[in-house]
Amino acid sequence: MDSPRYRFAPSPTGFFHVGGARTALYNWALVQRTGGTFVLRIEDTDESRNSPEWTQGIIDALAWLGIDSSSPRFEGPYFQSANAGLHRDAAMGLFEEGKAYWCDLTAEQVQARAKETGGQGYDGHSRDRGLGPGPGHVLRFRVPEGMTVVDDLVRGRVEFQNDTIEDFVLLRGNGSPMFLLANVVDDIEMRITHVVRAEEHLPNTPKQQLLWDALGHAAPVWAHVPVLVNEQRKKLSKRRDKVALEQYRAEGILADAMINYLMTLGWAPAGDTEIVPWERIVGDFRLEDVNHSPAFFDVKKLAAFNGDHVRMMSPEAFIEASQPFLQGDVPWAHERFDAGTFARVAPLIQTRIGALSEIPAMVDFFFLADPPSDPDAWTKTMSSDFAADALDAMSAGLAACPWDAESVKAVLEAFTDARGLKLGKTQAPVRVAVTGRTVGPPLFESIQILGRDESMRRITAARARID
RNA sequence: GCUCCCAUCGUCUAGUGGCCUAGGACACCACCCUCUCAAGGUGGCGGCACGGGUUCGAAUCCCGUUGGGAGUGCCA
Repeated sequence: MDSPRYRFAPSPTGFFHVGGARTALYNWALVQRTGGTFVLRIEDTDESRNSPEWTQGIIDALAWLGIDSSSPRFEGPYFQSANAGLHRDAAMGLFEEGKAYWCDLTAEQVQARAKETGGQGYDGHSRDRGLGPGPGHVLRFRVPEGMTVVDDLVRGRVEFQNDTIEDFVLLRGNGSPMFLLANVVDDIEMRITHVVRAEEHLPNTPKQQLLWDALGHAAPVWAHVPVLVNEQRKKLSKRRDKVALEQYRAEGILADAMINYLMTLGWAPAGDTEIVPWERIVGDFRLEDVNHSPAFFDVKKLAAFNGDHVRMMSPEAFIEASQPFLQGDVPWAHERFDAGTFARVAPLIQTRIGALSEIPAMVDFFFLADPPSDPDAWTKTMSSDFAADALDAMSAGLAACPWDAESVKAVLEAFTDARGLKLGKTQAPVRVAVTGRTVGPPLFESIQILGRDESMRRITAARARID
């Protein structure tokens, strides 16, 4: 028995859709499990959607998801447009066998006829007119009588009465092949055994199966997985919804988190936790277990998954993953950045991060010449009756204490106790003086890392502003 | 309109006739921990769309209703 051949056949539309990502992942998981092959085919039949950089974008996105185009399990990319000759040959073969026929009606005429008769779609007008090819003539498939049964791995048995399927177009008036034809011919040509794709293709499937039959081949195993929807329960759309994989990547969503989350949409790993490594997914994933109903793509839950994966990283891995967010568009002057400082802070912020893009705002005060200014934070913390005294106490204490977080803390504690206050209160003005913000990494560790001179300078400067 | 698909907490799901007083996760709330914010811990809120069958027994099987969704192109 030959090893299974799965395929992923996106049309290049400029960015990579999260729904496509999930479909690709499903295919990839199956390929890994069964020792099969992942075939990438770019469906560029429509000439308007054809651009080399988009193809590269797809390959990059797949690579990010762990679908490595240099893997021996990976085949492609193939381009549908390159097979146009094959598609036409297949169509002509069908015509010669009487399984397809030419029709001279334009799309408008088809519509007009349907309206007239109260019917819908194409009515088979040219079925027996014996037309030959000609300018503007389209080749239509002669849908046979009877019933078409689609055996679907996730849906089960789905029946279609053939008389509800119109004689669809194979070749356009200009001779170019239509998607349905191209798709089937390519799948046959590439010896595809499993077609795993989104549910929106299910209504097309009987037509494709009919084509497989007519072309003399046994249909592949079908599997239609539910679509991803937005909060309104509508199919995710690039117009309204945030669907570009690249965008999530740019915001600091980890690939592992995205992969893990996407896999739990329509499916769940066994056990009490959904946070699982890819190896577990490969071992457990089965199409038969995939849910039948659409799943809401919940960005909040994605963020939660991301937080979990961020926390699972080793400190080294976290520092490594942070790099892109410390270099590009950052609030500080690049030459002020210090990798050693960041390495010391990293563990302190790792539990405080949702997406990696939140990192700069959490560490900026280390690399800015002066702490960021936030009027609200300032008035809120500096207007208390103990703020000035707290800063004075810190100035005095920090000048002489041993330089470690515990000692720094002891200085503030001494002041706090003497005033009968709480550390939670008194730390606020100090925090704003040093970091510019009311929230952030642990204060005393931050002061230790910032250094005695700079910390005291900031505290003194803040104290001066109060009067 | 027509064809097809679907229906368990707000959301993602577990559940394949008795183990279900329906389990977990996200979100939300409370408490604990605590130098802020997180993280972590503990607890709470909350669901089998409805109506009929079948069965000793239905979230699980069947039928209907209702409600969602997808498709309906000389797009892919």
